Amino acid sequence: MIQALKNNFGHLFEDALLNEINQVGTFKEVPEGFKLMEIGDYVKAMPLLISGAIKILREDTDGDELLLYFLEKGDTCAMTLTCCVAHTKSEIRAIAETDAKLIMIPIQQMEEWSEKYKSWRHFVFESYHNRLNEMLETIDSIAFLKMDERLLKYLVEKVRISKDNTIHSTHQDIAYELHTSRVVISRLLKKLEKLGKIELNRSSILIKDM
Amino acid sequence: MIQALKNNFGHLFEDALLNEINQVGTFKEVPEGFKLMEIGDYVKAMPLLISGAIKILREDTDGDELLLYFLEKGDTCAMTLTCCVAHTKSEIRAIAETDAKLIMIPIQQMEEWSEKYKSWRHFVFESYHNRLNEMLETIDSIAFLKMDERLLKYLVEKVRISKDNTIHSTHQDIAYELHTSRVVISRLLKKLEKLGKIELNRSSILIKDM
DNA sequence: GCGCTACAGTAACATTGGTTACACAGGCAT
DNA sequence: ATGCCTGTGTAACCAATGTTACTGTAGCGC
Repeated sequence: MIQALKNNFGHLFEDALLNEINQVGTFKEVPEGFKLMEIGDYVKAMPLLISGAIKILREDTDGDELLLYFLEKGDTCAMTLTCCVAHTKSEIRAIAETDAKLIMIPIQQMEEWSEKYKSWRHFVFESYHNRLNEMLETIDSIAFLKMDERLLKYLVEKVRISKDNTIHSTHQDIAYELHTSRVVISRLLKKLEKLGKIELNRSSILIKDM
Repeated sequence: MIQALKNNFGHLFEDALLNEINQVGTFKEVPEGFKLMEIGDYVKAMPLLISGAIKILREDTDGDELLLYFLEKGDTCAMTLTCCVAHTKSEIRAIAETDAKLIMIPIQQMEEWSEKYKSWRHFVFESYHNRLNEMLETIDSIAFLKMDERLLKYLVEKVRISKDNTIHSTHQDIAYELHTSRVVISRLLKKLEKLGKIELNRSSILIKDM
């Protein structure tokens, strides 16, 4: 685990802190689709993402879903941070988008490290910063873009994370994450296919040229 | 200024920190409508809000606006925080919603205080927490509510902040902040008036019963 | 008073997106 | 093969929202 830590966080944390993380953290490996956190959960540990991707979702009272953003290698979940500090319930759901490896840090250490390590404080602030910016991006998309543009942006992001040029989702999956209906997504995807940007197959979408 | 500090932040900060804030902070009083920050500005100081309210707005590349949330007494601007730490440009615009009093803290102190004062760290984390939650609220509204519900929510929030039961805005003003058109707002307001919830006058809306 | 401008009301229409309904195909279990 | 379930394509329709255009009116400066 110490090697994974050094590779992914060595440029951020000094050795003393890396060692402390190594002491108290636990390694965790989860498969694609694994639910890491549910809305309403109390949070007892903070994740450092070593590899893979995690999608963060919001749900309203009627059960309607919306994708907020993805976490990637080197990220942590700022929502978790706030929950840890304030001892409040999670406002979001976290699902492994791909197989993922992470290190879970019990929240007890955080206060101490914030005092002791400047690099830890910077990491935490930086995380908040990134997360706020992701949220702004999300707001921009919902507020200012039409559905076809949102879909395009979604596909680009998704294919970037998957790291091959195929997206293995059904139209229904996509509709959930963009909070619209399957028919709408099928309609718009067909339009994109006619434009030559993608190729549609059963349960998968090949991205040709974006 | 020290008295205003004690009244508004005395329950959060110990005396030593209050004194430091008093030393380096500068008092600022701004009228309604005053632009405190523009998109693209570099930020050199962090505001503590003593009285009044500040609205935080987002704008897209076409100049379309959207209200994100309001800051009130005791709040600080988390966006400013992140900009201070990361030395990046502001992503948002900040306008005084009412006459407001604030204390501006130069960013140099922040790093030092984060190390020295646990209460300061807590305040900063708490601010991020609050701002992330406000952003989630905003996302919920845009993504899950119809325009009539968003308008209602907007009116309730606005009247709460104004602290009398009248909103002094034109339909066009409201349309900007909700990112829709004047005609749509007029239409929906008329419907609310017919339901007996509000009373419309030139450039002002009386909230009767929500 | 007159003229000007900002604000509001409303109709008619266009567009986007959501809904319903149904046909058809791929793939799996039997 | 047969049947079944899931996923996709498509048409027809509806509701919500955005757009254009025109009206009337309040308030202000002169």
